[in-house]
Amino acid sequence: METTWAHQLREVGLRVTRPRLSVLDVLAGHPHADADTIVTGARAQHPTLSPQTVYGVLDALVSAGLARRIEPAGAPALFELRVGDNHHHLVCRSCGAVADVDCAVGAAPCLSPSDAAGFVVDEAEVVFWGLCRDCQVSAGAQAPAQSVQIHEHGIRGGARA
Amino acid sequence: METTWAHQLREVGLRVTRPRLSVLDVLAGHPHADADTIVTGARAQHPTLSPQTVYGVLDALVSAGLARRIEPAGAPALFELRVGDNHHHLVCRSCGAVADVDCAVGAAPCLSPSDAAGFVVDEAEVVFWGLCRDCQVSAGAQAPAQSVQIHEHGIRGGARA
DNA sequence: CCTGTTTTCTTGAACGAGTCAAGATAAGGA
DNA sequence: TCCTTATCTTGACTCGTTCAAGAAAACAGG
Repeated sequence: METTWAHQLREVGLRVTRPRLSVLDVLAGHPHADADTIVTGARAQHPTLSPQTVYGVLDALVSAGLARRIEPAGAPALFELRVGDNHHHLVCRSCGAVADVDCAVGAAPCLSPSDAAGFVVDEAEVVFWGLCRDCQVSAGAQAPAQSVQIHEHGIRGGARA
Repeated sequence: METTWAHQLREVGLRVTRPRLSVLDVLAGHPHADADTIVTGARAQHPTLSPQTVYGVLDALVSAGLARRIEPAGAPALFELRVGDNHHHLVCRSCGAVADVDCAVGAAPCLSPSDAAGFVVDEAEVVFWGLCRDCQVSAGAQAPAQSVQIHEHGIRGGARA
């Protein structure tokens, strides 16, 4: 599918280069990859790729609108190719796993604040925090102490249901 | 008001110390302060206070449930004393200003994902992104190019226009 | 197909925010 | 007042990310 990537790059005015194709390829296989995962993955096709180059590529892709950057609190930034459909995310407090959720409300901003305090709002970013299926299992199977800890602090320090 | 702070600290099992009282005091005056602001502010009452101590104090307050940590993408963590009422935030893409929004939906998690993908969700974190009143004014008054840049990319995307 | 211009990549250094660890200090119960 | 333990202090250090300068590669034009 590299032809498609090349097309997409040209459409937004970016040159078609090996690092960019590699990064896009990794991103297609890892829907929510962090920079490090992308570096490692892209090196399969381009062994000399440096982290700085990947950061540059990602910035270019995000600026061009081909990728989106998400930054769950307390974790390194993640990148995804799914853009323009205003979806949201589920994040596991325990392992950091991320899943997409379609926005049930509609186009962005899908929600409106009750009182905008003079702000002009263009996007409502929603992050659902919880435990993924795997971590529910391990929390139940292992020491109860761990599940308590998770509930009390979580990734961000302050899971106040 | 320090009596109240001392009480609250004791109620959650924390010792009453000068650094903690100073930090609480700053937090009361700056509803969304970052660590640096807190260090600077708290030094008015306790000049030798170090950043590490403030981080320690903040961790203790957050763990004890007296404070909450919020981390808007692309900005250092902010701390607030308003806890337990499940409110959300408005963040200005241009200057980073933060305002509180009461949750219109109810107790946490105020929203439910349309498809939880096996996750057990305990909190829906909502961040409304936009422009605060002041930045709307300056964006309108200054070069139109800037307002375009803001709308296209914002704080988080690496404005490369 | 070759050439020139411009983008992009590479390399290496640097930065900010936050964390870790060990010893000194102070809070609060006995 | 004394003792135990929590807390603060000091300093080094990590991680994720950004900055800068020169080398390499893309692609438009001839």
